[in-house]
Amino acid sequence: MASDQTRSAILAAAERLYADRGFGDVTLRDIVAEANVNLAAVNYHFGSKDELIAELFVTRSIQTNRERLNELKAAEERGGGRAAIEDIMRALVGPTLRGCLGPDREGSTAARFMIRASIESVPPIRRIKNREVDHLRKFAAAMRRAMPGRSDTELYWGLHFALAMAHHTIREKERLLRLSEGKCDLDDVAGIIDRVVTVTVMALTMGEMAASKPPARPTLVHGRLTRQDL
Amino acid sequence: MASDQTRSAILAAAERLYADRGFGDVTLRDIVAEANVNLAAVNYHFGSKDELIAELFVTRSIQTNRERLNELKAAEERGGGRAAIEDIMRALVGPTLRGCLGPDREGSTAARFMIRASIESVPPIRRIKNREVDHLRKFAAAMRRAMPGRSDTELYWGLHFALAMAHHTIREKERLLRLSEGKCDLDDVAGIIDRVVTVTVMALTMGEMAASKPPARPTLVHGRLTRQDL
DNA sequence: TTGCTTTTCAAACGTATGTATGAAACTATC
DNA sequence: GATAGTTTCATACATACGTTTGAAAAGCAA
Repeated sequence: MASDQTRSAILAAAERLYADRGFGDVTLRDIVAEANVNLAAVNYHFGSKDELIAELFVTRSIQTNRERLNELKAAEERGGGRAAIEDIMRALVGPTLRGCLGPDREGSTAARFMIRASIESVPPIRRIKNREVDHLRKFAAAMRRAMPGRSDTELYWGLHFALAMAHHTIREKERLLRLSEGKCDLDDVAGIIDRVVTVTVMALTMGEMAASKPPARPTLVHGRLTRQDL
Repeated sequence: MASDQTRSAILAAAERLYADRGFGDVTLRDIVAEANVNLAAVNYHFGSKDELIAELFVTRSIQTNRERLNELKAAEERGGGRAAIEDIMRALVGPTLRGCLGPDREGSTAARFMIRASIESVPPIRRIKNREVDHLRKFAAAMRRAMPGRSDTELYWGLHFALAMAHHTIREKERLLRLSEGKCDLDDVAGIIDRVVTVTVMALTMGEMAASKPPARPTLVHGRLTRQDL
């Protein structure tokens, strides 16, 4: 059918333009011009502008989530049902970082689009992101199996910090590059993944380490952090 | 002069509305209605809508940066010119986290405004954020003095990860709360600061470990697209 | 072909928005 | 209290935007 061609052309053009110029600067007229289709085609095929954006983001999110779960499953099979915590965290942050960072990814429209989505956070995308919690619960469950001793609170903070480091690196890679005057190599994706995973695993195993050697200012009691006055 | 009253009323109303409803949903007409001033007053006093937003953000940013530097200076004086790395990181993330988190801050318009600015990232604000690098360099310098053995690369990654955890916690506090089903106490600001500082110092202390020896091998798994996720 | 559905198209619609205008009201200095 | 400068106000402007419309074209089954 020719209708699929139009649909695909709109999707491709929209993703390219949004990736290059951001959501705020791209209008439907820009998109249909790039796709060489009629203006009304967007509303005919997608219903509205927001639904077009949502479809773009959902498609890419599903791909990432799929990769994450595949890596997690592979790690669990390797470990006979219980994956090592390092591999779990690697499965969590690896696909996103590999997808959005690295020198070969400069030309990838999908990657640049996802970076934009991470930075600008437009309403239709925010709505979809809110559903991501269910997906993350699978990783929380895997972490619980890998570290039975840790409390849920600690696991969630670890998961949260892992995503924080990964996403913030993607969001602010330009700034980090400028701040470090190029010393932080953002093309070394594997190194960055190792870095994030190592820090996260350390944070997760922190309780035990602190029991033997508590740090100076923030003190750990019963595996929990307690406040220290300024 | 009465003109200062109008100016202040606009600023207050704008900050309140932006904090509550976000930049995308608030028009100049909403603001002047809230402030009980004429529509033209915004352009008369600020030049344009973007300059109004910029002034709001600059004001709040300066406050945060001043608090950071004050804490840093206090820590350096305590240590006789060289602050402990824990205190440096605490000075970096403390003011932001205290400003944007905590139960008593629910009513703080300024805090909610800064959270919005962190999430939505509108053009005039992005422009200002790019200048933040100079401010961060002062913290990089303090870190270098506190940890002479560490390479600049490691220091920048530590600084970057500290900001990542702090900002991501502010940005995604709703999601973390939902994911952890309330187990992560986001009202315990001091505890969160301790957590971020501890993890960051650990990351900085481990240093060469992460750079030289990765903990596990990366496994590439490619996924196919289905609707079952998300 | 005929008749029906799906898709494309040019044009228009409605409106929300930031900004500009010019006169009126106000303020301060002499 | 007259004059010059500042601030306020109602109103208009321009126009960019997503969406809708209704007809034409294309596809398709009989």
